[in-house]
Amino acid sequence: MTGDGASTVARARRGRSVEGRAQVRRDLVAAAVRLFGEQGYGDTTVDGIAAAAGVGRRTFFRYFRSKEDAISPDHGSALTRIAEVFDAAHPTEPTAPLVLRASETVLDLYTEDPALSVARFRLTHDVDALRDRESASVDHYRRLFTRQLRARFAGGSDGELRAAVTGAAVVAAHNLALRAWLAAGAPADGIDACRERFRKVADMLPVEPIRPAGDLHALARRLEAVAGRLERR
Amino acid sequence: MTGDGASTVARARRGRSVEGRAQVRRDLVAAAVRLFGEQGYGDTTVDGIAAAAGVGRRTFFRYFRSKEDAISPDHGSALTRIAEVFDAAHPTEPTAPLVLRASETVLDLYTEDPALSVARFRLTHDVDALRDRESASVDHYRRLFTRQLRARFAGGSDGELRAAVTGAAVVAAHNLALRAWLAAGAPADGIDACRERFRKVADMLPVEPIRPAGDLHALARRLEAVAGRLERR
DNA sequence: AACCCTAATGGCACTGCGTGCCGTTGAGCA
DNA sequence: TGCTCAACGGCACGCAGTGCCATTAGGGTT
Repeated sequence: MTGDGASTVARARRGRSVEGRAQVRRDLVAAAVRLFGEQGYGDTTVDGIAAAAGVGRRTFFRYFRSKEDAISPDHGSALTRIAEVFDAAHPTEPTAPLVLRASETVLDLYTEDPALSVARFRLTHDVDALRDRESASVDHYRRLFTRQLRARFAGGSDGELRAAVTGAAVVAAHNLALRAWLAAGAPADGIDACRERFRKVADMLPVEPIRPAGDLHALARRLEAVAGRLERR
Repeated sequence: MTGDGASTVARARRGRSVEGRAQVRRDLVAAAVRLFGEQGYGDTTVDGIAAAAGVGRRTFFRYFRSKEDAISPDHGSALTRIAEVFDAAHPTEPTAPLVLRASETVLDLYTEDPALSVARFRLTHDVDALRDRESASVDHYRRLFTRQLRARFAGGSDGELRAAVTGAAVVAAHNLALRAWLAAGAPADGIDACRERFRKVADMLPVEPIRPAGDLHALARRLEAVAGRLERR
């Protein structure tokens, strides 16, 4: 009595149906989110998720590589899309708007299903294993951004360092905005605010072509001193 | 015939011996590093590690929470020490040298046993599971730094954002220096170079107390414009 | 010296994740 | 109607991690 009705449904969508696969996937995600919320992550088994979705345990692992994957966004395809954004850009295009476009690709991933994103956010906030997994995913984004920036900063002084710092900073800032939006329940009228913050971060990127000095803060301090002398006149 | 001689040794160091515990721990780490290198991470079992160390499987899990932990540095105590550095600092102490001191605490963790650190670095570079775990650990540092910076930036404009960006940037920069040192085989004469890079990053931190504007890049651009006008006179 | 107390250990059994294998089933096609 | 192939379910296996408990050895006590 694991789910006669459900398994009948499952049987009805056999074959090479793309919609069938997508539907099974959605069912599994829905079941996972519901059970994680009801019984906690640790006390929910893959067997339980599969049964709740009216699917065999083995089938679960044909859709998700692990139990944690069942509630993770599809970072894999997001990374691919971001890489395409970078690769499609003209080498001379300014970095700031390019980074902005790449970032909004990530935002799209979450706006597709805000309610699901919020549920995931709550879970990744509470469960250690999921938080660590999220950290790993974020780091993949950081590496991708850093790699792209490194190519663009190459040749300038401290190119490696600037790429590492800028990539990490951009990803961290975007996560801050994204998490604030999700913590607020992902309101529809908050998307623009989130996008606005993204833009703000992009605006903070050092303008290129890179100035000879390279050290922006040193430049700022030098100019600040000049301004101070000016004011005192 | 799992290890008669070794188990005799193990038996000889029973009781409440602190040195005994430390020795068992070192043996387990050594066995893990060796086996991971010889047979790969995936093909090495906890049973194998325990047997190689002349210890029961159950004992392994009394020293390490998981298989991955066997080759992870003790990030837990490092985080504690860093938090102590921050907490012990006077509130008015400039942030840059404080961050530098906190960073060097991390460096100490790796300089204690350079050879082991290099072996770990190679493994975390190759094995996906270990790399993800490393990402999670690094993120713990990032969160700690960000939390401390947030307290110091509180009140200023965009304090949250500046803390998030600065924390992520500092950690990323330090990791870049640290990984470069480890990739070179952790030469003794490279420690100072690594420490020098740490200092360079600390110097790049915005000076405090925080200026009213808060947005450093905007400030830099504004001052740059002023400087441009000055030059044209 | 006999004794107890406690820390450390090792074995055992159990749950659950993840995987390989294989027989079955149903949709699409000739 | 029969063939093909993708998806599915079940089964068994290895292994990680945990709870439980008996055993052992060292330190302190009387």
